Amino acid sequence: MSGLEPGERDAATLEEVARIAGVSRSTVSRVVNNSPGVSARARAAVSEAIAATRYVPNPAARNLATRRTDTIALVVSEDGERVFGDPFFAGVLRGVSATVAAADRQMVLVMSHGADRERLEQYLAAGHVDGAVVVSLHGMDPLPQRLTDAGVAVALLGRPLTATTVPYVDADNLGGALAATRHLAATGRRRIGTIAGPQDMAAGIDRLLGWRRAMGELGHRADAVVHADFTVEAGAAAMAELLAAHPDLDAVFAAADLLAVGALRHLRSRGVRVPDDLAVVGFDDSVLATTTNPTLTTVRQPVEELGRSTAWRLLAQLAGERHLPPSVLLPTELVVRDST
Amino acid sequence: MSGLEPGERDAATLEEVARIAGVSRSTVSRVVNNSPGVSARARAAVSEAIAATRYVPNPAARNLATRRTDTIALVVSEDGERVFGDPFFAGVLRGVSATVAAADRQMVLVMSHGADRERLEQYLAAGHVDGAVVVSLHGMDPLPQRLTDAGVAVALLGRPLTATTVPYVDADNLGGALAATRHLAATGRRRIGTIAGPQDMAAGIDRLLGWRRAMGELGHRADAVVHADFTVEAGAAAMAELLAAHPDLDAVFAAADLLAVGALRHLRSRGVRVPDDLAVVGFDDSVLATTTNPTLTTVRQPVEELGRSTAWRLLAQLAGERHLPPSVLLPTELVVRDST
DNA sequence: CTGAAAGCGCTTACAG
DNA sequence: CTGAAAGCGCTTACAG
Repeated sequence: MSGLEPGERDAATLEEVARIAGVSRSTVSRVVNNSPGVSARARAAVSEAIAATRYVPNPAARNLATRRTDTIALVVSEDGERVFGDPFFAGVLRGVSATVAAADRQMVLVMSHGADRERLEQYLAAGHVDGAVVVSLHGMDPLPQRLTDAGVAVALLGRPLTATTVPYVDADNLGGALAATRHLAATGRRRIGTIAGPQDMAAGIDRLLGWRRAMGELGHRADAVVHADFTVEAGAAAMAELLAAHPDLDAVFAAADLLAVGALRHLRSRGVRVPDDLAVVGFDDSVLATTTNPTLTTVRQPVEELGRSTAWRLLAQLAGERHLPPSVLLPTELVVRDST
Repeated sequence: MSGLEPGERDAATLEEVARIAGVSRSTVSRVVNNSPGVSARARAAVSEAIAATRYVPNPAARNLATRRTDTIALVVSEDGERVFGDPFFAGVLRGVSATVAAADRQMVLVMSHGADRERLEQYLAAGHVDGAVVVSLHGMDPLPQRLTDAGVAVALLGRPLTATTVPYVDADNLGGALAATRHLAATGRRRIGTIAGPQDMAAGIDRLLGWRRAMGELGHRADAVVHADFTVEAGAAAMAELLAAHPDLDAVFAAADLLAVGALRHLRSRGVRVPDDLAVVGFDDSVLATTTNPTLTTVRQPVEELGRSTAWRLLAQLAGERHLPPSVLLPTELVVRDST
């Protein structure tokens, strides 16, 4: 208790700095904002006064005058539970926060779990942030359009399912799935199933499409499909189901490493040898892929780079950059390990 | 592109609402803030105008006038990497965000990873938030005091290592460790070691103290100690080290479930049977505890409740509540499963 | 290069 | 119960 009431600050204002430096508020403001056209003499006096008073600009006042907040939201359309369990989000977070920090802006992470959705929208639309990177959109979520309408710049990480002009950055999910499935065929597998991800997200849809397309090219029947959420448990259950329906399977493409881990767990419990009896490919190349036994052949997606690119796209847009591409697709790459 | 420049909003202001409702700005403000003393007639007219214009108050203007932001920061003194890998943070996050939301405030999550420390402090001190819940403080971190000095209300989740008047909420780590060690002795273990956590955090220190005290009570030598960071890998390495130095060990108290999981992994690789040859107790009762084989005897700490209590403490303080306790200790509880 | 002044959109005594 | 007015702390044409 330093004698301040809650919420009270004894912070210096521009006014005081100006008085101490013996200049006008205008001049102090120019120095603070690195505006040109200030004499070295004035600049020095102001700098000294700023240091002496430990002056920090009041963001509310600045925001009110400029209509800018210099903060960017990372909006995750999941609840904390899932966010904190999935290495994918850790990578995205790293990428976005590094880029935002490098641009000298602040990043705030907000999650929208159903009930708070209303509050979240209000918060963003009210003008707390200049822009938002929105990740993990499900289905026909109207959030991006709503934010855009409210004047908040938006860039999506992951292709949206709605037809929209909101820009997005995504990994080449289809190409990755295609490569994974071709690899299985190339290594002699004849009966290839898939554990597909949720079909309310582009990542789930596109990876299934890639598998389907490869199966078509190969002239194989694409009938061994089971859907699952992106969790280990769902992966194990899906593997069980797949095996029951198609006992002749000799390979599985799982649409996420988490799913592959679940599949491996089930296969071990059933005594199915990997890769001898059945080959498994994952998707993500998360840390999980190298800690499983056997290590996991998987499709690497550049998670951190996805975060960086999306944040960069957003910042460029805020900077008024013209002729930006409406969307960007980052390459994926097959990483062969011991499970195939 | 709806015709708005980046950052531009076509949002209605109080002024416009007032004009449409045929009242003064004062009256609109009173309705928006649920102030008493507004006629039903005026209130209705204003409500209608608000709906028609989709009016949302400008937070910067409101903040400037009131000196309140209605937002609370959850500050995690770790980098994203670790935050997203540890179930502890997921629970804390749930607790804090639920409590903050219930109080009709917004929560922002900010992480401080070394380099950005400066920016973080500026951000918080500049007045973006009314208060901060700070978790996972290491060593003699001056952050809490700095924030307090800057007029930001602070409540710590976890006892700080510095002598400070900043309030905190913690779990009874010492009591939990005591109970765990006594339990091992009560089930006939004679040679009990410990994998201690980092000694720059109260959680690490207090759990080691609890083990030591129990060993003293039992008249056992407290010499089988190895320190480790709160990760699975460190736990495995520590178990190896412990076993090499003390081959006669028949029990281990690990200061975190993550450490216990690592220990179990190493023991299995060495062919040591749990609990037959060696008993293991963890700490946390995270989801991990029930998924290991054997399931883990552990000390439950009320993670989500820690988050709720700390946030509640902070909000109470902001509300000007008097005579609040400087610190709160929540009980821990031994949960016996198959590893002992 | 510098300063006086208007303005950003609210809240809140104060007077009625 | 209601409104006119001052004030929160900045920025930014504008005039000099």
